[in-house]
Amino acid sequence: MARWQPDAPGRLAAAALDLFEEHGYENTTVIEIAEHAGLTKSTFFRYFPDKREVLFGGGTVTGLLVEGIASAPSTAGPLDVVADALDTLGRTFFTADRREFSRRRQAVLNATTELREREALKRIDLTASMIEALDRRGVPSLTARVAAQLGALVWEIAYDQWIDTGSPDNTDDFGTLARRALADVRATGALR
Amino acid sequence: MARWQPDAPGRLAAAALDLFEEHGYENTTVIEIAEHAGLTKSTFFRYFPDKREVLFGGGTVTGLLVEGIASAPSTAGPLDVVADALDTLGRTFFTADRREFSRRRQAVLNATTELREREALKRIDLTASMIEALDRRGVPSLTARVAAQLGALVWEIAYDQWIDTGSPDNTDDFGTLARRALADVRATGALR
DNA sequence: GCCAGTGATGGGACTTGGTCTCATCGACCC
DNA sequence: GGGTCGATGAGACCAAGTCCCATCACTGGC
Repeated sequence: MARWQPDAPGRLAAAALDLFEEHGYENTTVIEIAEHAGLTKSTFFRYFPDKREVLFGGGTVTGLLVEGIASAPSTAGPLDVVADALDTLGRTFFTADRREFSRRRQAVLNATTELREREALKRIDLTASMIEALDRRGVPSLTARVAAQLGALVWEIAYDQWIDTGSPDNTDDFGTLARRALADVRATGALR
Repeated sequence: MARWQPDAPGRLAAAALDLFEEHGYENTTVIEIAEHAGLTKSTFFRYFPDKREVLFGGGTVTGLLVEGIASAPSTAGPLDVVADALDTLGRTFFTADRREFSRRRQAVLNATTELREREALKRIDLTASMIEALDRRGVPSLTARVAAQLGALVWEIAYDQWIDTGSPDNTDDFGTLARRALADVRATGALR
C-alpha cells in the first residue's frame, strides 16, 4: 500500500508551511498536514518528534557553524572567529535560493508563541554549541561565553536584514551583513 | 462544595515542584498535581495557562527589572544601569529565603527539555523588555541590544553562582555576584 | 431569617498532540 | 516463487488543554 514517494519529510515541511500561512499554526492539524502531503499522522511523527519541529528540519546549521568555528584561521579575537564562521554559513547555507523560504518561515514563526518558544530553545542550544567550539580552540571559558552571546546577536541582526524585503538594494549576502553587524556592535563599545 | 482555601496557585506550584522532583516532570500528570493540592484539573488551568507555567508563576521579575532600569542613576554606561537594576532585583526578589526554592526549581528545569524551552522563551522576552527599558532611557538602539544581551549573560552567571551549593562560603547576595560577574565580563575585553 | 447574586470550584464532554503496536505493501534478492 | 526488509497505514490509547454548565459557600439586602 501507499507506494514510496521521494522526500517525505520535505513534502511534509512544505505542506506545513503552506497550511500555517493560510490558516495559522494553531488552526492546522497534524492530520491535515499529513493528508496535504499525501501521508498520514503516523508518518508525520516518524519524521518529526513533534508538530513544531516540522519547521526546524535541518539541524545542519549548528553543525556548519561549529565546523566554521573549528576551521577558522587564527585571527585576532574570538569574535572574528565567529564572524568567519558566519561567513562560511552564508556561503554554504543561507544562500540566495533559500531566502524566500526563510522569509515565509520566519513570518510564521514570529506569529506563533509556541514556535517562538522552540526557536528560543534552538538559539540557546546553538549558543552552547558555539561556546564548546570556542572552548576547543582554547578560548578562555568566560570569553567564549561573551563571544558566543554576541555572536548570536550578530547572527540575529544579520539574519533579519538578510530576510528583510524592505530595502530593494538588499542584495548583500549573509556573510557581508554579519561582518557589518559585527563592526557596528563593536562600535557601540558597550563593554566600556 | 469544596470550600475556599487560601492561595490555590501557590499550593499548586508547591505540589507540582514536589511531584516533579519525585517522579520527574513527564511522569507527573496535571490531575495528580491538582489532587495533591486538594484541587482539580479545572482549577489548575484556571490559574495556569499550561502545565509548564506552574513553575514560572510570578511575572514579577520582569517588572522589577524594568523598574530598576528606569530608576537607575545616570551612571557611566548602559551596562552599569543594568548592573544597578540587577542589584535592585537582588534586594527585592532574589532574597536569601528564596534561595532553596530557586535551587530546587532550577534542578527540575535543567532536567526537562520542555521546561528549558519555556525558560528560553522567558529569557528572550525578558531581554526584549530590557531593550525597551534602555530605549526609554535614550540609549541608542543597537547599544541597548548589546547591553541587554550582555546583561542577560551576567544575570545567568550570577544566578548560577547564587544558587550553587558547591561553595560553602557562598553567602554573597545576588547583586554582589552580578557586579562581580559584570566586571569579569568586562575584563575579557571580548569586543576588541 | 430568607433570598438572590457572585465568585471560586468541580465535573465531564470534547479536540488534538503524541506514543505504541501491529498489519500491510512494495521492492529486492536468492 | 518465497522470504526479508523498509516505509507506510490503521487504530487504540493517554495526557494536555478547552469549554460549558452545575454546584457550593459566602455576602448583602429585605
